[in-house]
Amino acid sequence: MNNSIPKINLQVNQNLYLKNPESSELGKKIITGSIDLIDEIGFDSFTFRKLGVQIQSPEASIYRYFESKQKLLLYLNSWYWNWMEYRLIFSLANIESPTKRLEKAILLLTEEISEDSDFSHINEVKLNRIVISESQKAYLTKDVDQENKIGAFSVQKQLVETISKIILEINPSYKYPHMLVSTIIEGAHLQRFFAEHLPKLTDVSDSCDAITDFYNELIFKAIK
Amino acid sequence: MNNSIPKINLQVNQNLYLKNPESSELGKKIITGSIDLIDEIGFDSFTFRKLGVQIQSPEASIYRYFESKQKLLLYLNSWYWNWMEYRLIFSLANIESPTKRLEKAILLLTEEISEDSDFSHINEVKLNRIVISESQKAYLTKDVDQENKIGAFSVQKQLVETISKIILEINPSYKYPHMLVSTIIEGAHLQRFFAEHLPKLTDVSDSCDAITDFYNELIFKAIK
Amino acid sequence: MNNSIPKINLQVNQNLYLKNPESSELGKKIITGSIDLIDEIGFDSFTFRKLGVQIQSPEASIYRYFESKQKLLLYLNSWYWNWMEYRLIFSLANIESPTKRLEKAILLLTEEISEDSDFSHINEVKLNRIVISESQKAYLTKDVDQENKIGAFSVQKQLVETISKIILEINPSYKYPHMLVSTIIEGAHLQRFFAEHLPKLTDVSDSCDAITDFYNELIFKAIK
Amino acid sequence: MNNSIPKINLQVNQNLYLKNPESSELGKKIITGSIDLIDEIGFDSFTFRKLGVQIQSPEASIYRYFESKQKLLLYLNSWYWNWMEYRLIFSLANIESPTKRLEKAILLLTEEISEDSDFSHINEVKLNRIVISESQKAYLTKDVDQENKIGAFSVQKQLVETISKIILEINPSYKYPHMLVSTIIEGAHLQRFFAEHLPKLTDVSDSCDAITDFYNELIFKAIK
DNA sequence: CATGAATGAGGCTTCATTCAT
DNA sequence: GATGAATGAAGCCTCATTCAT
Repeated sequence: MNNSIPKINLQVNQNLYLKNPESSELGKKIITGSIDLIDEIGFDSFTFRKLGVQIQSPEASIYRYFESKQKLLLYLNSWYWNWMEYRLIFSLANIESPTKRLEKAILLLTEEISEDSDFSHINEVKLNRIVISESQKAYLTKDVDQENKIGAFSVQKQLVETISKIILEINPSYKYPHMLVSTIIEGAHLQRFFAEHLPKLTDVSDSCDAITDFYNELIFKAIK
Repeated sequence: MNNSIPKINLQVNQNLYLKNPESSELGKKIITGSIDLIDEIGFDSFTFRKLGVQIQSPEASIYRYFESKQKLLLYLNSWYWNWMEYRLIFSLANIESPTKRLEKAILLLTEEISEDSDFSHINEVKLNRIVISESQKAYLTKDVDQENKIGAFSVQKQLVETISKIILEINPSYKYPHMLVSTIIEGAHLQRFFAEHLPKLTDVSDSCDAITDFYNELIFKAIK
Repeated sequence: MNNSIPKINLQVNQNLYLKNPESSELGKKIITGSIDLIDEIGFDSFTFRKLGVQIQSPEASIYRYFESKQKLLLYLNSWYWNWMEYRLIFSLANIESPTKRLEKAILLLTEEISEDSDFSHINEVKLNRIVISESQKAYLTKDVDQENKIGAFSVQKQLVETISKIILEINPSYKYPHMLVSTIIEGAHLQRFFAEHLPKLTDVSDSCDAITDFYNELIFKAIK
Repeated sequence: MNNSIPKINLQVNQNLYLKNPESSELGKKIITGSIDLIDEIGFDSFTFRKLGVQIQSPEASIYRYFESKQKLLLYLNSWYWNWMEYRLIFSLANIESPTKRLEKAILLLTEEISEDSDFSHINEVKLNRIVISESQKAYLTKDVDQENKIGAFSVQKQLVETISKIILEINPSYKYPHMLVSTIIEGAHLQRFFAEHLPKLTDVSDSCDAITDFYNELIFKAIK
């Protein structure tokens, strides 16, 4: 934790938890532990019982914080996109040129994640892997409309909106800014997954910035 | 069923089933029933027991055909992409111009699905909804490498390869043909899901071909 | 509340509570809230946690007043029969004729309940429904002998005794006064339940006093 | 089992079980075991897990037969009243006089139960204790209307109807035959419970037939 | 080959209660 | 005296699978 910066707490939608996990030690252990465990065994075989064993607390205590493992996943997902938005705002501060702003945004969305020391109880690298592999399970579900109603996806929507506006600054007549942005966001994640597991579906070589390069080109040509 | 065309059976990777469901009435009932049921209740709450009730056959019988519900999902996924490839080949027959060919391919990948009477026991509209909502669960899993090894995804790979080659015909120096194609394939599905459930992430209006239009523009500009 | 009558507090057996709920605002909220909640969801799914949510107080606070939900039910049951006895005494005041007294008693035990403004924190109509539906659960239990020992049922016993004595005034040689009275008391409750839910087990028509009429006839013929 | 009488199976309403417990050894063990266990520990603390331990079969197997412990209780209750009706029919065979018939019926409903060797896997004495102590929990519940709809109480209704008709034979103008019969049925059970646990609510002495005597007198006077 | 029956393991959730403040 | 936090134990139920016929 850096002394010169005040402590930051990313505010996650209150409908996603019963008791704010940031508000206690146990809460933070739940977050830390669930990130470790989901990354290790996958969301499908993740259970509150196993998490309880991992963090040495009874299952019942976890239920005081989260209604279900789905809600916990939505929380992690929300935290992640909140964090992205927060980094985006920092990254764009004091930059005038819309083109530069868009470039910065694309970089942020497509680059590989590294740890952020501002949030000591969260391992952003693992969380990124979880968001890549599991977060679709959070909305590709029969409950998506219900979850949407309680605001589970409002952060993503806001992020898409923010970047869409930059695109419209560059080309006010471009017809599909939201589709373009959501295509990048989800696509970049998927390409990282393909690169690791299904390389025939991608063109990623050793040069790690192929994904960023691809999307940069794609977007700027699209909106020209 | 059209009399003038011989009955077609799409060959699905044999590692995905224990006994070919096309080979018996019960097998076909399993396929028909599972498509209906997964579309209705979602893959997560889908079980062989419920399927058994639906098709009036005991669970144990279903295990004769499929090792697990995951394998069944992989089978459906594989069948779907097989069917897409089969339709692509038909659609491209006798067309010379690579540009025309690419246009046709994009249309096929992005348009809305309608029923195909050639395969009477499969409801392609429902299957498409399943592939959109659930198929990512088939590979966003800890077992992906194992599944990949047995060829569970070879059809998709082949389809990506086929279309990538068309792109390279148009622009031999384009660096990211596979990424571009897999971005469309997954993106188009996702955009359809967003259009229905999370409209703020997309720009789909009443004009239903916005998705096709968007990807057409995106791709041709990208490879110019 | 009637000004001319001093405020009355029905004394309930002290073994049924840890701290007298009449002695504090929270205590009264517990009584009011539990009557509302048990009437709404039934005693089986009633828990202190749910009651806590309902009255906006933590579970732990309720445990200050009642050892368990069973004891709380015994308390409500006791309060109810106390209230009946209190009303009986009022109703019989200054009436000489034993026959008239018995008639009055039967009416009281079998008529429909309406609210009593003397006890503002208790809804007697709901409480009556609870006593009808749930109070048997208070003694049809493995712990009945234990509960009996601490006096949980002394009020009912006293009421039965009071009315039995009237019967013996009318016919000193009648052999079964207690059985007769307890048969009415429980029977009248049950008949009201049947009238609403299992009408084939009863003969209640629109004329609401069928139950009173039936028991009046039954008793006076029995003791003639 | 008596050789001269063919084996009898009392048919219980099919909506109360998933798989007929009479149809297999395990099913019969479930019935025998549940009667033993409920009699021993009470219905409230009875669980399928404990029953599983008792009969040395896994919980899951019990769920193949009964949806829930409530349904199992309804089954036992239904079986009991079926058995009563069956015994009533035998007991009334070839008896002409309505008065004699009513006397026989009252005896049957109020006397103490002894074992019936025709049904070897059911201990009628224990089952009677259960019906006395627990069966009210089967209908004094929020689900009573639902359960009534599936016919859970049709046997009791039929029994009440049968005996009501005898009463009307004796006195065709008696207004409350159903109330009278259901008052006896439930009352007799309750009096037996009181006699054992709350003697102040009854007048039962050593002469065990006080209950029968009381109800005999009560009924014949009532319908005179 | 198909099926009816059975089951071990574990999922999710709530309960009743205690403890520290 | 009231409360917020935590928890051990257990409830109910379903799953995926095997076995014997």
